[in-house]
Amino acid sequence: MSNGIVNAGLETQFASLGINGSRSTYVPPHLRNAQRAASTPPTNGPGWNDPRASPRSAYEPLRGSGQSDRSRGSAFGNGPFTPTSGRGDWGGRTTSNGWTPRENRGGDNQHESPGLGVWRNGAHIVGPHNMRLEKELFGDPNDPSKQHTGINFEKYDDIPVEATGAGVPEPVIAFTNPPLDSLLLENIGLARYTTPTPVQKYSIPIVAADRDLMACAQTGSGKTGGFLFPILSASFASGPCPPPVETPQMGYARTRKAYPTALILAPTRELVSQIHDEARKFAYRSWVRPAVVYGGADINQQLRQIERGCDLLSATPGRLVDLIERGRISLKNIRYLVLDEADRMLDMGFEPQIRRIVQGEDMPGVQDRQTLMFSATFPRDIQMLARDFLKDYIFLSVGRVGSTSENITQKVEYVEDHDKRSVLLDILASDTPGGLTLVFVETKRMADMLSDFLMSNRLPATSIHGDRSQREREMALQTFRTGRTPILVATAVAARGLDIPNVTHVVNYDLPSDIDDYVHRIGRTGRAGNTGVSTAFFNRGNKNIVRDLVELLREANQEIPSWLEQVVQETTFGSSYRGRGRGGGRGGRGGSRDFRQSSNSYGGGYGGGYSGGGGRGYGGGPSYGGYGGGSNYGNGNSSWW
DNA sequence: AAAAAAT
Repeated sequence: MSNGIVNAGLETQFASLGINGSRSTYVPPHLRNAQRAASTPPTNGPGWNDPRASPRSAYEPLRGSGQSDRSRGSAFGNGPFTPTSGRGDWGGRTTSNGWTPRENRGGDNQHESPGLGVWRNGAHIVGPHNMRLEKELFGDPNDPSKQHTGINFEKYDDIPVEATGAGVPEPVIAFTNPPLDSLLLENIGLARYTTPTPVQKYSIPIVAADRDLMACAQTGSGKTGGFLFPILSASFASGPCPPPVETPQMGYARTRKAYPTALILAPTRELVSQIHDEARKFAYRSWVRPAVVYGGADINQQLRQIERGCDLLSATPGRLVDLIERGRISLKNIRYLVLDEADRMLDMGFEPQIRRIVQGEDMPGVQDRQTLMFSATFPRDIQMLARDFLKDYIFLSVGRVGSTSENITQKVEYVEDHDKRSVLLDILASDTPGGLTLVFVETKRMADMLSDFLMSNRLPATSIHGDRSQREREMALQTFRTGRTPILVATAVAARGLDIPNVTHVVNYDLPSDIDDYVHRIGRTGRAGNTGVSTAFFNRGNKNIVRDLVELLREANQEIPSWLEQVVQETTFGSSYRGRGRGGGRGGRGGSRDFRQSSNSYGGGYGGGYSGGGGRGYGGGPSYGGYGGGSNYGNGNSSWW
């Protein structure tokens, strides 16, 4: 990491992991690239440790005067403000995009400096290219380690999508100028996205039509682009909102408040950090300043970042509430609200904070904003959230990605707990050299124990989990990614969202109890059109997942061991099975259905109306037909195991 | 039951 070349993507992904190689100052991951970029200019730049340093030297084309940003800034600051000129005049210098005219910080964002645009006089002035930043954001086309987010486009087209609701707009089939802004198209091109994924095909026109959206889709379906593209596109066209008058943003104001226009909430640091990375790409050269806040990182650093621009904010709920309490962020200008991995957030107990953010602060009401919710599942609490946060929304159901992808070979082996270690050793011994193996366990303790065990067997392993220090977490990812420790033992912290190229094998040492977790885990391999292998250790402790697992294997055209089928039989009819029938259980995974469609559910108080999905091939919950057979019932005692 | 998340 000391050379500033390695894996920008990964380190930024892993939010909050401190330590900056040889440098003594802590710089959060998402700022490191900026700092690096800013620090590389040859001679005339300010101190290279100054994150605000900016390669502004030569560039002044649109201004005519060769003045520095400093003088420019003061002239443009509080002085010539003409309120009558409308909101167009606000952009580029108000706190609405975080800029504080008075201070005129390093010149890295307030004007059309390289890589940054402005909004002025009601027009979007696109900033000029900044090759260094461009390379940092989009990577080197020749650098395979940067080849981004594995998307196998052909496979994607097979993913079924269903959109329901009143007046569903026609999906788009390509990235084109209407409806997308041309600058955004350029950035999409730079990111080498060629075809919209199914989610994007639908979400782009839906958001463009000012509609709310409830989407059942998983990480990896392209949903980040699904909300970023239309939101940024509209933002590019419409410009910033002026900050509300009742909180005057006078130049002297002690507390500078940020008024983002778009807010994205996600459950984990990794996720918000990753979303922020994407946002930076697609906001390139525009007036929109993306920002990111999350816990575990230096808040002052984040405050400074917010001051430098905060139009599109990616946040974890806790830290955002903190910043709102400190009066540094106001949600008054929010026009777009995105809840990503909503079910996950509820699982993690974020509901009170989310409700506070959305309903208990100064965010515009449902009618006055556009809200997009993404969730892998659509259980009742999410339906409630949708009812409260969305208006007349369009429901999008996207088939599972991980399972549909046949470039992952999924194996299931019956392994008793006490045999797991030795079986793992066998597997690791036969793994392809050069590939990376990700081993998932359920507990942090197990992660430690297992990695210790592997290391004591002279295997190059490390581990990552929530109890390890930030430094350790970063180191683990770093050495894993670079192949120095090609075996990574991980807990759920690494299950979702992490994009690590070249993971050739995912081992579910401990199977998760939730099939969605399983899907996410195996989705760490087989990316970018590569093939991958996943091996799951299954034993009696995993009965709770067996039904979903078998169904998933079937969907993905995988081989299903006959003993596994047998377990399904026995768990289904055996006494241990906990009554899937009533009310549809937890309501299917993957796609789920628009519960408003079931005649008996909507308006009925959500009382058991939601059907588990009625046997839809891809998304909806499986149809548990044949449940009543009963002939096998009672065989439970003669289990094969 | 565990993990993650504001301090």
